[in-house]
Amino acid sequence: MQVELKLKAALKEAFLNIYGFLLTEEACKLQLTRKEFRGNFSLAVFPYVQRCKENPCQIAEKVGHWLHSKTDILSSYNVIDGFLNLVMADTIWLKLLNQIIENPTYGVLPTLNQRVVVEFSSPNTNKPQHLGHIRNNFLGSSLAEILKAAGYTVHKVNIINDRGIHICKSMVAYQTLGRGETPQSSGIKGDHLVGKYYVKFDQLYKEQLALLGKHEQDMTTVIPPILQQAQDMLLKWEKGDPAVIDLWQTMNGWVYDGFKVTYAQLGITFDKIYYESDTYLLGKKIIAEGIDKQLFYKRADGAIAVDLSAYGLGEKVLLRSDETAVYITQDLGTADLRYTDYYFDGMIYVVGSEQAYHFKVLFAIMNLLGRPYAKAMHHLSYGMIDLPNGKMKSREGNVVDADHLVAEMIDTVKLYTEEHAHKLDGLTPEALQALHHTLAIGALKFFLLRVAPSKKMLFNPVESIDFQGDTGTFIQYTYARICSLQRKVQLEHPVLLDRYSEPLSGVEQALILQLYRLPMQVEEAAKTYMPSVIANYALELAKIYNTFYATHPMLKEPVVAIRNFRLLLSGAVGVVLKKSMALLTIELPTKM
RNA sequence: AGUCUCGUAGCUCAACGGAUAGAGCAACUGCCUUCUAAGCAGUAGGUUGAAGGUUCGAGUCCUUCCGGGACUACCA
Repeated sequence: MQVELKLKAALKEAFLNIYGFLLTEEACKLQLTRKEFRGNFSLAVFPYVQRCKENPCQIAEKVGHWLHSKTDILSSYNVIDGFLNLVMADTIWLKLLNQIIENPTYGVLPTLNQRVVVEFSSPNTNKPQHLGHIRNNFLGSSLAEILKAAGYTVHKVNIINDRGIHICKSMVAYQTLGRGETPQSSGIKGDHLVGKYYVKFDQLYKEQLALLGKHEQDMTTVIPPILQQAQDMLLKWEKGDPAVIDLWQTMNGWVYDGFKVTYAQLGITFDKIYYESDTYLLGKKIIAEGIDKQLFYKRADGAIAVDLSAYGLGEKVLLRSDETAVYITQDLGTADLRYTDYYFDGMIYVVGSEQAYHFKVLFAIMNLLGRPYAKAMHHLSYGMIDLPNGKMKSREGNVVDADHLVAEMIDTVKLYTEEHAHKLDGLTPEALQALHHTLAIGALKFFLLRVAPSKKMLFNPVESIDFQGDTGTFIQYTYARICSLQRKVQLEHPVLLDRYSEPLSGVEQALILQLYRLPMQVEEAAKTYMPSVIANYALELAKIYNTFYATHPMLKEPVVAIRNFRLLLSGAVGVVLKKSMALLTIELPTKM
């Protein structure tokens, strides 16, 4: 950071001296030099043409000359097409590298004393998790780490949608067709077993609909018996019917056992888990409050609704005419509960883009109710993951299952690792297994986090996920190489950077420059809620390092000072790679 | 119909309003008697969906179209 500040100060002085005016902070915009040109930082001088009354090349040349002759910041400069490219002096880079190395918390921004709650995952208990959920889990986990690094106090929370009509659907189908099947009796993982009945419900429902000669759109008069059963069951559930509650607890128990395995496999943890079955009643209280305040009203058909046309959103039903809760009911209650739990300054919901409208409604209602935290709520919307044959639909069984995908990736890694077994001498079977896991999950995480959240993704199961090129594997590999170097040679004497006098190569400068960018990237990622910023940053760092590695011998370098310097630089890259990937919750192996 | 969102190489993605729009995959060429080839170097591949506008400068900002998707439920 200090490099840029110093440079900017010098630039201001240069303009003041040569042209007699002071650049504002706004106007003094430095950019990183594109790699096809020689330089580290560049200044576009076009904006100053009018005030300087000279052409861009003259300005750039004069400013460059001034900086070069009057300060010790530059080693050289060049002017191309009105761009002033500045090559920083090696002493600056060495000083910078030293600061990075000596700061154990490099990349962590000053604390802000602000609490942020990040809600993510939010699974329904009627089906196992699929690739879409994985994206959500990874986005939420990573965002939490990024916000922590940006200085926030972060609380990761999950809300389990453990009640509602969809749960009743699985339950009804199980009652009808289950014949007492259990995870133990069938050998099917609990969440998958329940999901099986969710699919069966949909099949039954469609059969009955067809029998009635109707389409899904027009079921105003007669509804299929199986759906009626589900609706009746929801009512019984809300009334606390013991048999229904019992079945509900049993089946949800199976799902939780399954989720536990999936979360462990993916490395997902939470600070607190909320259950919709606990919070929907709080939601009902808030609805009563809204009625009291005459913000909500009872429609002629008995449903409770709110008019949000002032927010450009239309009417929204908050409670069914049979007084059972709808989806948004619990979100109202959960929001209040969280505020009393955490007194947060920010509340981020990591939820798919298809629910953008839902969150606009939720935030508008909270605003209407005068909640102080209404403005602090934010929906981190991310795009869906589509398959080549269309949208993922659990009901229709058209999904990439999370457990299955992870297992497949581990198998692929295993095959690959066996081909290169010589690299892994001395690893215990347990360590080898852990390595397979680290590589598989790392590839998956990077694959999903590298893309900007707003983009929808297409996943082709046939092509699967790469382990070569711009991947998490590439970064893990880079790190393993660095660790390998460190195993082979210990730096006997600390490298005294302030006495290092060998000229730095362009690649070495580029590496230090990339290391130097970490804090800005953390800030950017936190501001935009985009882990992809960090992913692309780490990728770029690894790329530069691999070029460096191929062209700068270390163990074979005869000049001790140079060798030590390069090893030191390697170590710094390793540390920053590790830190960056930690922000994406990706582990790096020391061997692979 | 309205609202939101996305549109960049064959495919998957990058690009604080800045230079000749960059990577990876796929294709083709080189480089392992080893600091880890899951790598490096290179070739080829583009009217940034279209047209206007703002600007010294637009893939990026504004307007209008075109195309994909999502949402506009007493589903979640």
